[in-house]
Amino acid sequence: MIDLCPCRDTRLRTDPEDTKMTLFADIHATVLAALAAMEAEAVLPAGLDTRAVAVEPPRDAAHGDMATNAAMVLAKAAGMNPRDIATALAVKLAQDPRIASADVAGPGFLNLRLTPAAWRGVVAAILDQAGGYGRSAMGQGRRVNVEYVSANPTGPLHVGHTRGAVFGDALASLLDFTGHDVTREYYINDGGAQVDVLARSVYLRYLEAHGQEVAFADGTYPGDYLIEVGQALKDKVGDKFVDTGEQFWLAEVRDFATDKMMGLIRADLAALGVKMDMFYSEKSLYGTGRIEAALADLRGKGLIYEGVLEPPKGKTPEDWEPRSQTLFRSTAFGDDVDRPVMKSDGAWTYFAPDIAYHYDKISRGFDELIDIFGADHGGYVKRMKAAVAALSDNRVPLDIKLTQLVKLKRGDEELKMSKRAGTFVTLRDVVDMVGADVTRFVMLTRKNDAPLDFDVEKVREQSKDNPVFYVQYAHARIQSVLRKGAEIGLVPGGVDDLGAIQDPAELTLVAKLAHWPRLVESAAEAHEPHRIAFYLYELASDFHALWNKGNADAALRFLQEDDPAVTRGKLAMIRAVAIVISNGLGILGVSPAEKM
RNA sequence: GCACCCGUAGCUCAGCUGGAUAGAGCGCUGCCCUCCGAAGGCAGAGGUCAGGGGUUCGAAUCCCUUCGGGUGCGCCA
Repeated sequence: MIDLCPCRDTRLRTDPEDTKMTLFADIHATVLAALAAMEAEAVLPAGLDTRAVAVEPPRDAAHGDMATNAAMVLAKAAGMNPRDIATALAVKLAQDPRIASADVAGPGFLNLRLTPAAWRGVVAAILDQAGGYGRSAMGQGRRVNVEYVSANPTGPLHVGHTRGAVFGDALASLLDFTGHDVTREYYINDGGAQVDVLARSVYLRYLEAHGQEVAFADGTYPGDYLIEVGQALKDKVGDKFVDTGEQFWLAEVRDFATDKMMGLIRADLAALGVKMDMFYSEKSLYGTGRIEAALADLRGKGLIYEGVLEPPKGKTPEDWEPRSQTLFRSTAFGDDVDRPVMKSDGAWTYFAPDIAYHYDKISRGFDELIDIFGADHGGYVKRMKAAVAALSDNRVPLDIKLTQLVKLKRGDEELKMSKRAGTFVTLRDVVDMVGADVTRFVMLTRKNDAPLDFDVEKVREQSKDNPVFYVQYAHARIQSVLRKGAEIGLVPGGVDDLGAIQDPAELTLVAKLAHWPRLVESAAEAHEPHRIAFYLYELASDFHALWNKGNADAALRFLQEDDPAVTRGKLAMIRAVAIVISNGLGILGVSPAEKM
């Protein structure tokens, strides 16, 4: 049961035309060129390692628009005083028409101020690149597999899965946006005992559908969502399983129920706007020699052996007794103990098919693997990384991101129960309460490894307490102004009109837009999509501040009916803001609002 | 006992992979609409970046250690 989505566009994004220069990258290149020239002129010794040279916005805007640490990182290797290097570099850079001033500061920082014309060039570039602004080729078409959700097919997705789903999906989009060839994948845990439990639970509902009284013992799933599955089973097979033993119905009911549950899960994912490229079945690994093949690979490397594990220190389980098991030597890769791949009764542990699954991913030719797990799988990280390192001979990196718990609240009340699922609040409950857009954005307002409080009251407020609203409101305000401008025949202009952008608040906003491409790259590099959400909030904040200044100073309003040229320039600027918000929300899978 | 994650303003959290005087929101105090939507904005007070060592031009960030919180540790997945 492996299916590929045939509709996906898998072409690589390596067209160099896609790699537009951006302001920070541009200035960075300029700095490197100046350093190379200084080497050629023997101001600096030749052959310096310039990889640590950075061009960044200074933390304090009073220091300038950009700062470079070049002098300080090169000083030691060059055997020179950093301030001397900075001074010489400043002379070179000051010749660049985009650089208004270059000042040495502190221990050897070089602070750069750009000309207003350079900032205006950013606006022109954004309007030109539109949806492509911020898109990067840094991934060079590398094939990345992002595995996420991977919930057991035993019931609907709950809030915890929702966070993993949103995080994984946004990360995948971010990697796609930065030039990676991404596959979104779901691992179906349909090979273990939990699907037998599912089958037995559905069987009870099936008997119920035939009018019998049933009791749900411990270790069965009592959730309401199985009622219709029991009914559907009755519709399909009639009464042929009613008076038969488990050996006659277990396999068929299990397959039937698993299919139904995956249908449910796919629908849940669709409600959230998540679309997987591939669903990979654990069961397909059994009885096909694939687990054996993966373990044979490890055995050939001397990493599989028969042994007896020490009992865990501290609190030994009461029924603990030494048993010989088949073990994987994960300690060779930094794990604390070696891990069993086979239970003492000869059955595979969960780890064994997972090894085979990752072996399969490696053999499909991925250059990089990413797994998104819940925080309760933290103990699993080292052994999985060990297995991938061993299977790929250290060729394929595996990054495992853990998503922390979500505490769902309504004001001070904590929401825990869902009648439908019998246990947790479901993904569907959350999406029904606040909508997919809000759910997605809020799930990304924390780092993945930080716990998240999700207040379903607060996120429906239309105020700045609600970050989703705040960002969408900025976009809607811009669209409103653009519509209003169009009504009176004023539309965003081109590069010739951008002289209207002069006020410090306007230049601050434009500078923020210039940061977008490097923000995207650093977020992708770190596998941290939440940075996009925080950036969008800051951008919205800068925009709202400028908007408000228009209340006090009419010259800062975007529509100047008596001055079409200025209006065209200002409209171009705010359209650029809207483009960046739209691109950012697009990565997060949130739709930008046209009106509110 | 061991491993992993975390500890930043009264509260909830960012901090761009080592940069300059540590930021935002909430809360608190005081302001701003004859308004391109105030569904917003401005200003102020508030910090021993848990404590202690180390690495270097430079540490909230990297290393060691102590304390405190969370998660996990064969025969569940």
